Amino acid sequence: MKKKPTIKDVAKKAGLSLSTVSLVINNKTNVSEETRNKVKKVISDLYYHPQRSGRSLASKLSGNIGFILTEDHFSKSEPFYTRIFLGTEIEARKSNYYVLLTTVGFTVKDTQDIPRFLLESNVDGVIIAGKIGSSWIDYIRERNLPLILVDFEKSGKGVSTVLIDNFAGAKQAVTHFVEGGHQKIGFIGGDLEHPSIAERYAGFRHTINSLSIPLSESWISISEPDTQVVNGYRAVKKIFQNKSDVPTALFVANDAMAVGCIRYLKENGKRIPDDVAIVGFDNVEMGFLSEPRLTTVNVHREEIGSIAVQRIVEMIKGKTELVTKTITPVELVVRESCGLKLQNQNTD
Amino acid sequence: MKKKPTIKDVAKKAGLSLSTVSLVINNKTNVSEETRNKVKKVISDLYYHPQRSGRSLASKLSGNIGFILTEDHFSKSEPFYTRIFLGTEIEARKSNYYVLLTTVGFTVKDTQDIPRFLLESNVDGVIIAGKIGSSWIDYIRERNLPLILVDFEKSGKGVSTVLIDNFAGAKQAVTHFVEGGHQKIGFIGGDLEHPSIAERYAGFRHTINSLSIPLSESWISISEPDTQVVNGYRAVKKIFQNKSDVPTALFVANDAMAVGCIRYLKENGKRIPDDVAIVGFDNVEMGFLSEPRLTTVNVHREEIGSIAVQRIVEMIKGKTELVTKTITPVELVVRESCGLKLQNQNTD
DNA sequence: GTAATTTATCGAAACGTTTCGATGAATTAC
DNA sequence: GTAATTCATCGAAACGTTTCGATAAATTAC
Repeated sequence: MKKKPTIKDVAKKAGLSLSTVSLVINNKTNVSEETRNKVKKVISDLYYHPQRSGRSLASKLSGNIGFILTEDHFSKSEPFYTRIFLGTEIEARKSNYYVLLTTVGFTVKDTQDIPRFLLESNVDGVIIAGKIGSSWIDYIRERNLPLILVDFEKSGKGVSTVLIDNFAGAKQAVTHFVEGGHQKIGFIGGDLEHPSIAERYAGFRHTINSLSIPLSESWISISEPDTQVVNGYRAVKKIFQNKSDVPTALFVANDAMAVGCIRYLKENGKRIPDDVAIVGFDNVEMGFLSEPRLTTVNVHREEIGSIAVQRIVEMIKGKTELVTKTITPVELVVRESCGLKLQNQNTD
Repeated sequence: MKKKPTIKDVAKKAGLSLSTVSLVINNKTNVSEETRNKVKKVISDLYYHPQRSGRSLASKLSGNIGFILTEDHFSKSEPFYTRIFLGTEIEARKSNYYVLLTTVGFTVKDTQDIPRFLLESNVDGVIIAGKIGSSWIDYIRERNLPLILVDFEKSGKGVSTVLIDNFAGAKQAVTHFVEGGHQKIGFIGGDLEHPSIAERYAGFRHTINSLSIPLSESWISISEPDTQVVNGYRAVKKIFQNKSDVPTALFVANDAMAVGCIRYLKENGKRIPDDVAIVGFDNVEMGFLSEPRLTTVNVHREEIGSIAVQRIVEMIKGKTELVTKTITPVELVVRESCGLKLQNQNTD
């Protein structure tokens, strides 16, 4: 079993010093073309590749990015954040980083809970996805680590974020309903403490108002504590059970809940979209498999992960001290559950 | 911004040498209880935690495990392997490892394609999930890295594996159909080169034979090249379109294809399970959302990931040189698509 | 043509840890 | 009571890299 060559072997074979070889490896200036080529030749002859551990130690950079998810978000079967993680993975590879994924409780309680990569100084920056307690934000800030929040915002902390254009998504959904002739449009949400859900709700109300559409509070259900399928089921039940004044269209804060709505309504004899039209949000797989297929607002999850990595790398490299806020666009994906395909065909 | 304490600070404060402190940190023997406690006290007073980079360099162990997936498997929306990855993540944390995820093409072509964590010697062992070219297996073997294959097998290579009991799963599914009175049972598969699919097919044939049930080759479709929803749709079409002799029950090699089958059959006026009963395999989310809900064979994906990590850690620690083969159990999950709930109630 | 500047290369120190061999103290063997 | 063994601790080297300051050579400035 041959030993891995080290930078020393390269230096010796090239007849140069360690430092010069290092300069070449790191693409630094002030190396003559001639030496540069000689070194490169030797490197490729020897199949040399610098070892991470030596590098990290000397450069004080681990080459890793931490990705933190709350246990809550992690264990949900719907892989919304998983998808964002995959996006970070792909982007990180381009910039030669690794992504270390871990989950944490909602707030910092004990040293026990602290991700090992933070304790071991094994990441150069951190991405946090989804709703999380601000104690975590503070903890990471104190350690002077670059930080990006994804699909979550904490005002007043001055943290860079990558967000979803929830407001615009809501607006598109409601506008689509209105253009299709709906005048009684309801909203179903859960966990309003999540800024994304809150914004979808805000976008809904704002659009209804600005279009001067009537709105009854009884068409709205926002008291569910979570956004799972079952919450949608329960929420829509509150609106429809034993009620005569019911909406003809529902904008639901996410696809999981929308699927729950569809289930309840179908079980109770409503036809979708004829009796009740539905639009969800997120464009996750289950919406494509539901019957009828769910009209929804698409969120570019991989891209969000990718942008988060780009931002964090910029911060690590010290290129920017700015607090950035990136809002990723969304678009309506018209399928069957909104019953407005014709409408869609008219559009350009 | 205070600097992180190092082992030196601990040694100084405790009035001991670096080496002694190191012994305590690594729980080595030949340290008096008294010193051990003193060191521990200082460590906790200083909030000291050893840094990965120093450790890796000195110990020649990265503390990382590589997780390799083919791009193919990675990009499939159905998160079968993602789930296994999550299992490895959780288990790795317990043993203080990180999991580095990456994807590769089916075979090694260029140095370009080689995962960076291999080039940089940044993993102590590798887990590969799913079907992969044997050039990868060879490549990793040559580097003397512990290797585990998950849901894939390559005979003759002497590689440790963690597998699914596909044969037993198939047997349970078919037996369940037969006990429910079915005599015309078909099989739908795709990508028979994947050992798991091949075994499900083998289990199917074997069980049909051993129970002396008739079998017509026209009830079988195994020529699809992949196992996505659309392949199920196409495969079942071949069996049913313009045919009079059709099966009353279908064992489908995975849930995605099963959902495709359901879609085709429903579109063509068949009632499920009354006209055609269906059992899938994998127990992924989409099966729970289909209508009717899919009866399927449950695979413990997180657990598979967890076992893989345990095995690889044993190998890294040098506790075992054995080539192990772990077969994880499966069990039938009876829902609506097989139409045999009563039958199920009779069972013990 | 000398001084000042830039360029190319190098040597040595530093990063934080583990580990090996040495050393002296304490214990056991008989 | 001496020799052999075990125990507790230590110092120094080693792991593979980057980086800083030094040095000499080459270039530019005037």
